[in-house]
Amino acid sequence: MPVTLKELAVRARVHPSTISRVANNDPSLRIAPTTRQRIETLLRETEYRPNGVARGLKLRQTFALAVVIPDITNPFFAALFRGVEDGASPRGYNVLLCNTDGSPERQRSHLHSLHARRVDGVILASSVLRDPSVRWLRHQHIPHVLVNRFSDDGQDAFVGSDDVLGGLVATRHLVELGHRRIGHLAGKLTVSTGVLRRRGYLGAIADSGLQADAALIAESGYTEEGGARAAEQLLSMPDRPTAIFAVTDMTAVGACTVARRMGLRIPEDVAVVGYNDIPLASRLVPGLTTVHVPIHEFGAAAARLLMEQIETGEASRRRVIFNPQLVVRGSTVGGADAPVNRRLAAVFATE
Amino acid sequence: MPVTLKELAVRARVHPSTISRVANNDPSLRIAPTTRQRIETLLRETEYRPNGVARGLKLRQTFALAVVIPDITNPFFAALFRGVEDGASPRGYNVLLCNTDGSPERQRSHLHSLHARRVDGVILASSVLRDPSVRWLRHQHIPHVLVNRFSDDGQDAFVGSDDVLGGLVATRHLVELGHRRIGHLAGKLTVSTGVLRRRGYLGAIADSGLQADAALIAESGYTEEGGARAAEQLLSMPDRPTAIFAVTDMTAVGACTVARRMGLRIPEDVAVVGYNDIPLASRLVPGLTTVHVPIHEFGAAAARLLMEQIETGEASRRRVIFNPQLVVRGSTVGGADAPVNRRLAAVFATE
DNA sequence: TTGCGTTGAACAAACGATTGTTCTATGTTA
DNA sequence: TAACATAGAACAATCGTTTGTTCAACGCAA
Repeated sequence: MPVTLKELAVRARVHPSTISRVANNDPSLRIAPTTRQRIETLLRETEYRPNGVARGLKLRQTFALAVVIPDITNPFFAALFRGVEDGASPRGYNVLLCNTDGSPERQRSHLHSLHARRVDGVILASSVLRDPSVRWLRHQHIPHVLVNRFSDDGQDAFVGSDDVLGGLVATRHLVELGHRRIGHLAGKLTVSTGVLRRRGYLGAIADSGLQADAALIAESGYTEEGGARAAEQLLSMPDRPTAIFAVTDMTAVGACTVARRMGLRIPEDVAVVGYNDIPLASRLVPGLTTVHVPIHEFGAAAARLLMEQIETGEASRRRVIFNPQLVVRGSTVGGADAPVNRRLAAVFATE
Repeated sequence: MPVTLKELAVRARVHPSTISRVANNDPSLRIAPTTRQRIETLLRETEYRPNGVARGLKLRQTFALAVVIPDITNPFFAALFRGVEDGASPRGYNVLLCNTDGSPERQRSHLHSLHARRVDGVILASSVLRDPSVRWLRHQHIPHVLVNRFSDDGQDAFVGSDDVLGGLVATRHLVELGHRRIGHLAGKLTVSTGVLRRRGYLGAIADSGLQADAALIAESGYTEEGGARAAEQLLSMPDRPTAIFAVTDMTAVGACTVARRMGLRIPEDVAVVGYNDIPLASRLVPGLTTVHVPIHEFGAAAARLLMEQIETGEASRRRVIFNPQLVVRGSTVGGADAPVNRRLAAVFATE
């Protein structure tokens, strides 16, 4: 067992509190230089580290954060997590990871468990609109930041991209390429990204004087399988779309697989645009045209907002919205991969 | 703030210990049925949850595990983490995640921090042979399981695949396809997978009566960039190899990119085999022939071994070794993707 | 009435730290 | 020499549980 204050106190013939004061460099009390020396070498020799659990009990702070996401094997969330850890770790926080697989019940259960553990705060990337879990977080005064998807617009700290704009530029790109029947693999209407990206899609359709057609919108959810299913539905129509905007890259991947299986060429027979620009997107053949968002920055910004709340002790409703940027690749423009849109380096945040 | 035992004790006009006994269903002491009823409804009404930090201090158990890996954005480690969580979460454990980026110093620092936090155990997938951090874990009597890579053969609980066999079947596959100059993108000699997969490669070369050639082995490390660098070196040789066995899928991906950039066709000009069968492998074009290992099972098995140590209170040196299985895809056999090797369903564990 | 066995619950000591308060030697000043 | 600062360190309460021990009250037998 690691050495405790009490044991060190015996060895140094002082009171435990004195050791604690030296270890923490407590300025509120003077320690004789000689005593300080003696204790400091003892601390070094024994490699004393305060017991974090005891410390957490007394200080009411655990220096633990939690990230709650649908699934870490989705590259989007992996990159997001790295952002969080890279932001929080240098400030002394450790990070717990919980996967919900999109189940509200698992999400609820994880949050309760994290609360019992007294994590200092939670970053939640799996919320739905009007999410009871999010309300519970608010009610319990647990510092939290929503990422990517929000709940009860404006009630919580939030990091995400401008999803309406993203849906707009993605769809407009397809319009500009001359497509007239553009399908949408849509997210759920219970999820903010689903609603907003769809709104962007519809906006671009309307802007360009095209006729909106409800049959061109197929709900896919956010998984590869869902994308495949929904794409199959769209591409089986007699007057099938010549282009598809998918609510995420993973659903776009599912769509590409199905298209290929149906003997359709990408982009000649059907063009595809995704959303998020996960690492996989640039490695597909052809490369996936997509809406780039700075995923790692999402995580880092969320960590910042969260630590800010923890340190000030009060909930915030600050929002960090990043500008999405279209990245054009081979899945929409013919031949080999088109040059990557260099403007993506200009991504910036509005706070 | 959440309700505490003491507050409940006041409300129920009993001693805190009585509440605790009811909440924990303590069999060592009788409670009058009427009192029990009264307390139980109070517990339900107030949704009392014991403070995990205080509990951890008293019980000396935190029900927290940690996973320490190089990088969660590597799909291999993401799948591994899911295995761990899926194994540990139903048993009431939460899981912390630490990324080291392969830096021994970051690994050391994370382990110290986790120890101070009194996690119940650590799953480490980033160890090198003769790893000071691993020795430290042993010395501190911190329950731990090594995954994928081991350190100081046989000293720790371990979950992995038979790396020599994996290297052997991968290379033999290339031999059987008629290749005579087979290159190897090798892992470091300081890492067990590097040593063993290389040994398998050399064994297959020797078995088939080919001449081993040190110039055909290029150290790549485990990253995509490293694979690209090493592959470029091999493929620039005057008598370049016609096939390459890469120590991991990610290095194989790097190799493919370079080969394509050099104008070489896969598999006609150069065949490529990877290792691990990450999800990406089957999505590449052409599909990547690789050595399948059950990554999710790695995680679940590691969680099992770890919780076993925690519950019995003693370190174990048990080893769980899974049989690797070759999966043949388009990166080694011509034309379209070959049918997936169905034997991979027969993967099993030897303990 | 005394004594004893039971029952049901209170008591109290941890677990390992942090931190406001108190105490005891010194040293200084009048 | 008495009074009093001051430095330096001990004391003690607290965070919220858990759990071995003690205690009070009651019923019952002698």
